[in-house]
Amino acid sequence: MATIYEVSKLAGVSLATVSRVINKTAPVREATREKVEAAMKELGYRPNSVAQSLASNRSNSIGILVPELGGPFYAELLSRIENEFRRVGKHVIIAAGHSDEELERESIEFLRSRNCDALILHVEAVSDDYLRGLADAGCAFVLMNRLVEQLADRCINLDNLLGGYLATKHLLELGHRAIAYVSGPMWKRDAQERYQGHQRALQEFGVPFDSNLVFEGDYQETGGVKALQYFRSLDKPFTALVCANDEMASGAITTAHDLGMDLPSQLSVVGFDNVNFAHYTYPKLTTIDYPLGEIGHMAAQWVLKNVYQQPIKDIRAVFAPQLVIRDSTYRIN
Amino acid sequence: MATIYEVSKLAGVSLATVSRVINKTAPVREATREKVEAAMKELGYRPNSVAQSLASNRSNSIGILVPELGGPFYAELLSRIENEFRRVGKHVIIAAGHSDEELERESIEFLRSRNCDALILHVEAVSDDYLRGLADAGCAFVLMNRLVEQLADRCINLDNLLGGYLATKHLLELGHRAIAYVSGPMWKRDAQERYQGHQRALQEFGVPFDSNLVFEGDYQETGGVKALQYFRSLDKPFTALVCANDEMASGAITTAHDLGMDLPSQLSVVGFDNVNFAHYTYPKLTTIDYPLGEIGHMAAQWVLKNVYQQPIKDIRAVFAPQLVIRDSTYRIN
DNA sequence: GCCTATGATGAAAGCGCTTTCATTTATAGC
DNA sequence: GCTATAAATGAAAGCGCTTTCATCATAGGC
Repeated sequence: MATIYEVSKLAGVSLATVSRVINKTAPVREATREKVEAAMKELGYRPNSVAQSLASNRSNSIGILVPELGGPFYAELLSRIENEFRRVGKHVIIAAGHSDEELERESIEFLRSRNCDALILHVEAVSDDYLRGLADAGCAFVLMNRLVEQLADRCINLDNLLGGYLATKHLLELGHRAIAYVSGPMWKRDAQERYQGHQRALQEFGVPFDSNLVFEGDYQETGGVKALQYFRSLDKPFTALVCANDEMASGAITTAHDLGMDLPSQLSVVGFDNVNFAHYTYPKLTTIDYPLGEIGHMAAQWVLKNVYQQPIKDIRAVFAPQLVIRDSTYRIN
Repeated sequence: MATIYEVSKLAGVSLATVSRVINKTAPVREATREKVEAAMKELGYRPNSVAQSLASNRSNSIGILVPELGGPFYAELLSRIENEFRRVGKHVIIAAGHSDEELERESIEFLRSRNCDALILHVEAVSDDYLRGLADAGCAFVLMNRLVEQLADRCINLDNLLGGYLATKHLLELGHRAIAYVSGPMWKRDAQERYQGHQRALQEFGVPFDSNLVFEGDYQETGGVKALQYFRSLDKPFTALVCANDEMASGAITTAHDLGMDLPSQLSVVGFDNVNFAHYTYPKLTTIDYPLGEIGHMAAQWVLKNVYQQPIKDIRAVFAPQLVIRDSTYRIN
């Protein structure tokens, strides 16, 4: 691989000039630039990005930390972010935190040791204090799906409460009154918020809240399975089920089929997230769309603006989820 | 951030010695090592990976190129590979080629310009010649799901023909004789091979091949939709459908429902790949498992062995797919 | 035509580390 | 106790680039 030195020699100019035509960091006379470009082409020269990083103290890499790589949930997010940065010649380094405090910490350290210019974090287990400490240490990062006091200017959020509200409200409007709820793990903020939204909708419609009709799930398919089994064992009639995510909704639907229930006539189900398999279920799942793509996009914009000083207009901090009506909900009277 | 120089000063040793304790690249006296380690801890020192890369001509990063980031298909693969490398302190840079020749090329160049130590490629559009040229240029890479002559020692493959064979054989054993086939785009090697497997199974069971019962799909959901519509328009009875991937199978199943068919009693469907949503369909999809995780694992091993000189025993070049029987196939008489 | 403001260019000092080579120190053999 | 050998350590030269600072050329203003 040719080096910048060889290019400068062939073009008959100094290193500095070559660097300038590469980076457009200072004006270079037309004729000179052409000579340099010709030399680069002739040698098949490509700048060594590692050397560039060392000299400029910029790695042009952005670290991304998500809970899981494996699931269907984050693929779109990553895809969107990768695209965004790729277009401007930067690349992403991806790590998975598995919702584990130790692992999330370790991953952040790993990403930092890789000299990432910025981090985009979707963390759940790590404490607010830790994040504030990170910010104080001068680490440039933006948070997705989390709101931390004093760090609000670097949080890109979904209005989970609104989402929970919309899900339950939809069922209420279809005439349902006995609505069971499967929450996520309650130590997760989004699980709490979605649950609050559910309660608010009930309250608004004057439906008394029945704590028996709530089950704390695990955001996994099995959570939905167990929830439905539990509710059925209760011997308490219910006509609808809202699940705090699509995985659990899918588990519930499968179980309902296994129990010989007819969907959606005997049970309406609403999910949350609108993951890619939501329309593979039968009946197709009515759910709350989580605009992950847009959130990823906005996180990328944040980095472009705050770290790479690109002229980005406004950063939107809170996104509103939307109800997506498919076939799993049914009007009763 | 402290530098190695400050550590060496605090510990009262030379840079070289500090470097040695960091990299364990030469023996250091116990007492010296402790002094250095204490100094590192005191300063909160972490080596600058960019400087390490520049000096050692190793970036400790591996480039991965897959067709899509967004779909469900590659998530597991990436997850597995990331894990593998993470454990040994290396990281992955991920890019998407979108099955487009230009884009695949460009992505490879991008990854190369990032000084990746090795590339793991899942490419479809780029030519064999291009890949041979890449190898000649000294680029270290391993290919997944592709077999290129003269590059066989760096190919990790799935026996697609066997997979296609198993899918159709399963239906034949259930008594089906009129079996329709939805292929992938025929310019893709794996699509051809799967199709060949289908034909071989028919032949083995003495079932005459009917070219009307073949439809070239696009590996997308809509391919399955169109295929089923086409076959129904044919006015030719068929009791089973094998789809060259799960997306198309899902499309076909949905369409079958829409047409009021009862599954699996009126139509058996087999997919291919066993992607994560395969058991969300209704009925749950019988399919051919593509051991993507293992293939990713093996690709990582290849890199560890051939690029990082780690003592890996044997690299397996060809993986065998397996039939996963669920509920979408039905025995007839 | 002379001076100054500006535009182009070059020289050279790093960026933080690895690695070779030379040197010093410890170990062992007699 | 002295040399031969091996084990530890240090000095210093890069790795390929960016960036400051100084220098030189050009062009206008009077």
